[in-house]
Amino acid sequence: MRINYVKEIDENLREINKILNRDLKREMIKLDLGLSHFYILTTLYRKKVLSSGNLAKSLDVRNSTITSLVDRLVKLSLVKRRRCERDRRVVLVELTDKGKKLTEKLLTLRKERLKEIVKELPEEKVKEIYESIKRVKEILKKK
Amino acid sequence: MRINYVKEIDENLREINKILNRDLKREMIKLDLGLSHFYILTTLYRKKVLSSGNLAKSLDVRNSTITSLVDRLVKLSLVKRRRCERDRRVVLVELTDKGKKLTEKLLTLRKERLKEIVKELPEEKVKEIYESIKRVKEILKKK
DNA sequence: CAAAAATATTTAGATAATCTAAAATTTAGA
DNA sequence: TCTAAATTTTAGATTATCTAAATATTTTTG
Repeated sequence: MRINYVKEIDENLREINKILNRDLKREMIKLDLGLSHFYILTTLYRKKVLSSGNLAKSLDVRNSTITSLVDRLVKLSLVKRRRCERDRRVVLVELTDKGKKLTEKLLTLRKERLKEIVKELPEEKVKEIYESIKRVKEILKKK
Repeated sequence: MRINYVKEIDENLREINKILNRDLKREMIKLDLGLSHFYILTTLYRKKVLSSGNLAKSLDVRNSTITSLVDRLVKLSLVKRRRCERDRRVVLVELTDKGKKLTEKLLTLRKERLKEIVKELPEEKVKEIYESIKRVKEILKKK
C-alpha cells in the first residue's frame, strides 16, 4: 500500500503543534497571559525591534489587537514602546530586560519536550530530523 | 559551530505552524467559522464519533465551550448530535454528509501548500521528511 | 432498593480576545 | 500649503471561552 505522504505529513504536523501548543497554553495561563502574548514576546526576541504594524502582520491580527496585547505586556514591564525618530507616526516595540529573561525561560520550557528527541536518538538521526523540518519550512515560506 | 538542534527544530516547527495556521484561518473566516471549528471537524473526521467530553479533552477547552462550538456546527448542518444508547448522560457528535464533504475540502486546501514538497523533492527525500516528522510526533506523544 | 455521590452535559452570565470604524497624529506629494 | 495617505489608538461591538450552577443519568453504598 502506497502512503499518501502529504496527508501524513500534514496530520503529523497538526498533531505536533497541538501537543506543543497545549503545553505552551498551560504555561502562559500560569502567567495570566495568552498564546498571543507568547508570539509577541518570541517575535520580539528574534527581531529585537518591530513596529506595531509589523507585529500585527507577523501575528496576522489587526493593529488594534496589537495595541491591547502590547498594553498588557507594557503594564507587566515585559516590553516597552517608543516613537520612531525618523517617522513619528510609527511606534516601535521591544523587550525589556525582564521581558528578555521571561522569554528565554518560556523558550527553554517549550524545548524541554523536544529534548527527548536528542536523548533518544543518535546525533545523525537528530540532524536528519532537523534538516527535514527545515526543508519543509523553507518550501512553505517561499510562496 | 555546533548547531543547537532542539532550538532550531522548535523554531522551525513554530514557523511551519504559523504559516499553515494563517492560511487555514483565512479559509475558515470565509466560511464564517473559526479555527476551533476546524479542529472539531477534523477530529470527528478521523474518529468518526466522539462524546462531547472527549471533544473537549481533544481540543483542551471546557465542556461548555464545546457545547457552543457544536451548536454552531449543528445549525450549519455540518455535524449532528445524538444521545448514547448505553449511557444516556453522554452526547455523541458526528459529521453529517455535508460536514464530511466540507472537511475533505478543507483538508485538501490545507494540503495544497504541502504538495510543493512532493513536487520539488525526489520520493526518497519526501519519505525521509515524512519519517522524521512522524518520529517527532511519536516522541512527543509518548509523555 | 432508596438515598447519596459521581459523571456528562448544558445553561446563564462574566471575562477576555479580537474586530470594525472613526479619531488623532504625522508624513508625503501636488 | 493643502490634501491625501500612512500609522496607531480609541471606542464600542462581537465572538470565544471561562466559571458556576442546573439538569439528567448512572453508580455506589448503607
